[in-house]
This record gives sequence, C-alpha cells and structure tokens, in this order.
Amino acid sequence: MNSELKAKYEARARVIKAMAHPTRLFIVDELAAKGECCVCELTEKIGADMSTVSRHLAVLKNAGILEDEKRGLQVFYKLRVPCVLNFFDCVEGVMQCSTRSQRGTSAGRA
Amino acid sequence: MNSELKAKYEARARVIKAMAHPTRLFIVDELAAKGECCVCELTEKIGADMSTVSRHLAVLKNAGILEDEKRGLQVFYKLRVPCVLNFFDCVEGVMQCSTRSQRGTSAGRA
DNA sequence: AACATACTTGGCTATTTAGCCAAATACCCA
DNA sequence: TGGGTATTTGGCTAAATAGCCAAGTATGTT
Repeated sequence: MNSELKAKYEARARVIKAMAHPTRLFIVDELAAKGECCVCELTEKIGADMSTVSRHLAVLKNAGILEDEKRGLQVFYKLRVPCVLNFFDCVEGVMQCSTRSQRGTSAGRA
Repeated sequence: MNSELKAKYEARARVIKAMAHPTRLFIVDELAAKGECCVCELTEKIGADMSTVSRHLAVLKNAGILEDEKRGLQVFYKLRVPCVLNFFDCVEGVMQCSTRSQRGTSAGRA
C-alpha cells in the first residue's frame, strides 16, 4: 500500500474513529433529534462528568462532525453533516444480520 | 441514560469501532472490489505481518462485518453486509465539508 | 510418516483512549 | 470590581489497541 493510499484510509479512519464510542453515538443521535444542545444538557442526559462530555464533543468537532457556537455562558453543538445518520441504518443492518445468521460460529455477539 | 439505551449505543459502537482503523477500511474496500480475498493476498497488499492482518480480519468478523470460509489451506474472507460501503460516501462527505472553509449547512450528499 | 503452507494465537511492549478531579478560562450580572 | 455559572484543559491512572515475533493448529503433498 503506497503512502497516498495509506493517507486516504487514515483520513477515513479518523472520522469513523470519532464515532466509535457509545457516548459519542448518543450525542450524534441527540443532536440529530434536537438540532442543537448545550454541553450541560448533554451532560445531564449522559450522566458523566462534564469534563468527560466536553472531551467527547471535542473529538467529534475535531473530526468535522460537529460544530459549536458559544452564546453567552453556554456552548451549543450541532451536527455539521446530516448524513452521519446513515451510519446507524447500516450499523443496525450489520447487527440484525449478525444475530440472524451467526448461530454456528464462534463469534458471539457483535 | 438508562441501561437499555446504553446497551443500544454500545452495540452500535462495537460495529463502528471495528471499522475504525485504516487497515480494516482498506480490507473492506478491497473485499467490496474483489468479492473475496484470502489472508495472504491481503497481507501482501497491506505490507504488514500476516498475524497482524489476521487479527484485523478477526475484528471485522467478530463485529459481523465479514465472514470467512476455509478452502484447503487458505481462508477466504468476504463482506457480509454490502451497505458498509455507504460509510465511505458519508465519511468522504465529512472530510470534504471539513476541508472547505465552513460556510453553508448544505452537505451535498444524503 | 515427515514436511511445507496458510493461518491463528500467545506473549510481550509501546501507544492511545477514557475517565475523574482539580484548576484554568470565558462570560454574565450586580 | 467581585462572584457565580458554563465549559475547557492539565494531570493522572486504568484499560484497550496495534504491532511484531514465535509458537501452535490445520490442511495438503510426497
């Protein structure tokens, strides 16, 4: 694999990696539903330390998935790319396909 | 976040996490193009140790994304869920949207 | 049977990640 | 100005991940 090709997959992986955490998936879903949320609201729903939530938001923002806007004391985050929701359809597809047909293999749950 | 909801996002994250590595994205792309590949062929293209490639394949398989079939000495892997390719369109969208100086909310593709 | 090939797994190390607490920053209001 | 609120960042530890080499397993060949 040459370095140009490698760079392409690394760039893709950076975006996908940013989504690869349950809390961050929850955030994306929540923002899709509400349009935007401040950190404190997400923090309350998630039930973790605000510093932890802030770090998750930073990961998503750095990946180009979210954007933020400060208004007064609060920072509001929203999705920058609506198509990320397609991930979920696909992921659900993988999971259903897995539970249906993975009886005989050693794979266990997805 | 109640435990049922949490479990839902953990399940999703498991699938996405499995994709969150450049080598594994390359594998998915390659399998989409070729239909199936044996480990040795992928190993050669990737240029890493075969044990490393084998571990990546196991990650994808455990997530329900690939299936394998042993034929003789070789093990052939193929995609189990074609829609994973939609990830890429979306990911490219995020990347393009990121590199363009942020302006509009309209992200070209769905 | 012995040996070769294709792959997986054990064992290890270096790196990254997630989480919390505490401290710093930014903004608002009186 | 001082004090309070919302958020980010520093510092740390525990856990997960990726990589290699070496050893193990399974299958084919002679």
